[in-house]
Amino acid sequence: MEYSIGEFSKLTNLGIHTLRYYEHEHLITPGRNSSNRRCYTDKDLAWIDFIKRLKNTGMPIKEIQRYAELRSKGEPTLSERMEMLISHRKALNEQINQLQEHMKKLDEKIEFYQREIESITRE
Amino acid sequence: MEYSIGEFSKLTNLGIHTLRYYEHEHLITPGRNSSNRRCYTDKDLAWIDFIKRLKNTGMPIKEIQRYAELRSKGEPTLSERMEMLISHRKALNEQINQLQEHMKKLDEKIEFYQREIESITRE
DNA sequence: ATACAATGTAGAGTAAACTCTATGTCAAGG
DNA sequence: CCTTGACATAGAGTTTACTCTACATTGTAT
Repeated sequence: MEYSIGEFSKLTNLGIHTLRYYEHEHLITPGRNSSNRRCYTDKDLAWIDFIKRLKNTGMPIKEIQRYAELRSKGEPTLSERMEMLISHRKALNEQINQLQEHMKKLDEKIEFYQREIESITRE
Repeated sequence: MEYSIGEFSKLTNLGIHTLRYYEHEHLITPGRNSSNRRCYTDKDLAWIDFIKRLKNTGMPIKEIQRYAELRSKGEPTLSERMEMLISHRKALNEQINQLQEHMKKLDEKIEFYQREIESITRE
């Protein structure tokens, strides 16, 4: 299947402007039809989903750019890409642990508030 | 104990400029000495630590501002502050779950890469 | 043929959260 | 006394990631 930028925008939940911006930043390079309109494929869809995953886990555009560049060079860059993912995985793991620590402290604070409020309403 | 902005900057790992910016945004309001220099206390230190926690868990400055405003009004705002924290807790929980989902997918991708590389080097 | 909606490009504008610069004050050491 | 270093304010500049505007083309329905 092929999609116009409007269709692709709906499929990905990314604005048309954002899609053009991503192309400008070389994250994605859809084909063009005879009248120069962008033609996105299902492969592009899978790729955008992956980009979104990287973004949602805190990878900056610059780094995704680097990954996309390696990807466009194909097989010879497989191991380098894997290293990027492994290092990102590590960062993500640390991020999750930190957040869980924060969650714990937040829970303590909430409990503290609960006691405070109880002791005040009891007056 | 009281601290100058320089000392406080080292204690908190926040730049002097950042501390002044936070003050400008009403996140923190240290006292001043006779010559108008900022005097941070241990209470300010605990408060900044909490601000950092909120920030690290994705709360925007505007919302921390709101929390700080309630905090400055004291006891009557306790329950409203607690509600903010509870709602933030919920968002944080969702964030962590999402990240764990992303982590899973990332692991799958890494495994895929490993297989690819193995099958190529075996040639 | 014509209107209009979707698309194209180039470049300007925005929002968040800092970060830095210019300029001035002040207390303490040489 | 004078310089120096930390601090003060006001406001400009930076970075990231969009988001929007202006204007030109093109495909489709009337």
